[in-house]
Amino acid sequence: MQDSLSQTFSALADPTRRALLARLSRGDANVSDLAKPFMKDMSLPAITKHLKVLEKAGLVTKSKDAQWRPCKLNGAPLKDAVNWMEHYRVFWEESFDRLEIYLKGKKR
Amino acid sequence: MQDSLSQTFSALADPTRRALLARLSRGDANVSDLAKPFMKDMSLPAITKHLKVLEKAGLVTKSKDAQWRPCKLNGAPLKDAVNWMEHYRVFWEESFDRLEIYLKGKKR
DNA sequence: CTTACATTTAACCAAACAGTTAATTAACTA
DNA sequence: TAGTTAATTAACTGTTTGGTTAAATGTAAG
Repeated sequence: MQDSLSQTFSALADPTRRALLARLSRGDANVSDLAKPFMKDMSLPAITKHLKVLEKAGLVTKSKDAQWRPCKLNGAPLKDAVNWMEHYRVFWEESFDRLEIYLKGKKR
Repeated sequence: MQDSLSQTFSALADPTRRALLARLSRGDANVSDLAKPFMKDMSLPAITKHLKVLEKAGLVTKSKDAQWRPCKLNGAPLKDAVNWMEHYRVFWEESFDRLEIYLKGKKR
């Protein structure tokens, strides 16, 4: 079993799964709706598996409506991931020189 | 070959690699310095491999100083990752009710 | 009760991943 | 030149990942 940050990042490390999240960000959808744009490229069970990864990471929740399984995006795990990354903001946001100054300031 | 966002996320999806980045955020270090805290748990070649993953993702750059390989953190790829996640901020930041309202507003 | 639809599970496979130990390369030092 | 240190490469292994096809499950509709 992985720590939850690792689970979140590895769930995001796949373009199909990111596309599923993007789709869900525009509204809830059941499995076959989610699968539709990918059916040229992969089978339905493949999508089921990707959704399971997203569910285990807590990024998607499924409910029941007759034979359908409406899926919902849950952003909470992304908050932790972004919080982790924010510690590194200085390493991309500041210019090189300002970064140098910042680091030298920290050492004192 | 993967897209760069997938590469970034999968590089981050490992606690050892995140710890290496955390160490580098406190200053440059060569390979054996970086490895030291992990030597109880894994071998030096394992660290070399983790560093290679981070290098391929563009998160770390190595230079040469005699037999040492000083490593430096490069935050740039994190910027793209955070930018991607920012699209989902509304899904963790707003309360459930406000999120509902927001989504209903978008549909019109 | 049978059929159709939505989804999942099972069984399998190839490729990638994360580690190992042993050997190798490269540079400094005595 | 011989020995030491830093790091990488090679070869191997077990596990995980991402996909497949075929079968099974569960629900609704005739």
